Amino acid sequence: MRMSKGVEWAVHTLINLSLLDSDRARVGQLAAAHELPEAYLTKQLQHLVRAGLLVSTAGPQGGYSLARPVEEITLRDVVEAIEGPAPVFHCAEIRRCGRIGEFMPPSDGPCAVKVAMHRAETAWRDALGAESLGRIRTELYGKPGVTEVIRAAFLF
Amino acid sequence: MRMSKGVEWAVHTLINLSLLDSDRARVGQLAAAHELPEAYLTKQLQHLVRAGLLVSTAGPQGGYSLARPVEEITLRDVVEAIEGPAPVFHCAEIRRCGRIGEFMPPSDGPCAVKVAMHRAETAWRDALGAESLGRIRTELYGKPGVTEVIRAAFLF
DNA sequence: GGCTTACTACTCGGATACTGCTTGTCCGAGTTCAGGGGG
DNA sequence: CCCCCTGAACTCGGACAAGCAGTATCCGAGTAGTAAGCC
Repeated sequence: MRMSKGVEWAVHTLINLSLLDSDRARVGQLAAAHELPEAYLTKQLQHLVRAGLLVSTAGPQGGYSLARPVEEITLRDVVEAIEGPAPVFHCAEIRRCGRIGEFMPPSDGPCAVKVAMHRAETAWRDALGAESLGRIRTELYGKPGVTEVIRAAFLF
Repeated sequence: MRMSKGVEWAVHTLINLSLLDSDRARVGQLAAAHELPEAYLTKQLQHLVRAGLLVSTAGPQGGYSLARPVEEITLRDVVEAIEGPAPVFHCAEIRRCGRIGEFMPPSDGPCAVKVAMHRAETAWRDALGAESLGRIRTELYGKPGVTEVIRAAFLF
C-alpha cells in the first residue's frame, strides 16, 4: 500500500506556484523546478484542475494558476484530488462467502470490519485536513530571501 | 492507493479462530470458512506468525492458533503485519532536485511535506490501534447462538 | 515392553506466473493570443 | 486605422507502453506425531 508519488509532486508544485510574482506558470517551468517528467506531471495537474485547486489557461501566455490561496488548501484536498475519494480499505464482504456465509443467518447492516476501518480512515483524513499548504510552505521556504531564489529558478 | 485484501482475510480469520472450541485449525478449514484461496491465505497467515499474532504447529493435528486473545489484538497489529511497517507516503525528496534543488541552499532537517504526512499517518495508526478485534467480533457475531453456528461451519 | 525407525500429515518457505495498478510517453484536438494582410 | 484570417504556443484528453507491486499457485524441505518393526 503506497501513496502515489504524484501527491508529493502536486504539493510542491502548488507551493511553488504560490511563491511566483506572476500568478501563472507553464508546465515546462513547473516540471523543471523539480526535474519531473513533464508529460506525467501534466496528468497530475489535470487532476488538480478537476478538483478545483488549479485553473488552467490555454493559448500563449497560458499555464496553470492557483484557484485559491495555498493557506486555504490542505493535504487532504491534494490527496483526494490525486488518489481519488475512494476509501483505502475495500471490503469484499467475505463474511457472506464460504461455509460461514452459508451457515450464518443473513445479516443486515454493514460489515463491522468495514465500519471500524472507515472510522480509522476518517481520523486520517481529518488529520490531513488540518495540515494546510500555507504552513508547510513556511516550514519549507520560510527563511528570508528564499522566495527570491525560488523566483530566480523560474526565470528561463 | 488500496489496502491489500489480505487484511480483511486476516481479520476474519483471527476472529474465527477465537470462536472455535479447539484453539487450533488447519489452513483448509480457515480458507473454506470464507471461500478463500488456500495457498494464498497461507502466505498471509505466515505474515501473522512472523508478527507474533499467530502460532503455527507442524505435523498432524497441526495448524494455526492465536498467540494471544483477540481482545488484545488491534486493527493496527493486523494492518502492520500484512502491509508492513513502512509509511504510506514515501518522500522522494524532490525538493532537492531540479532547478530549485540547485538554487536552494542545502537545507538541513527533514522535508516539511514528509513531516506533515507522517503526522496525519500517525493519527490513522493510532485510530487503528484503538479498534480491537474483540469489539469487532462482538458486532459481527455478538448475537446469541451465533457462536455455535460458526463452530458448526468448521466441522468437516 | 521399550526403543528405534519409517511413514504420514501438516506447515514452512521459496520459486514462479499472472494480473492490475502505477508510472511514463505520445499525439491529435481544441483554445487562445499575436501578427500580418486586406479593406 | 480597423477587421479578419492565419499561424504559433499552449493545454486537454485519450490511447498506449513499460515497470512494478499485489495476487495466486505450486512444490520441495522440514517437522511433529503415529504406527510399525526390532531388540
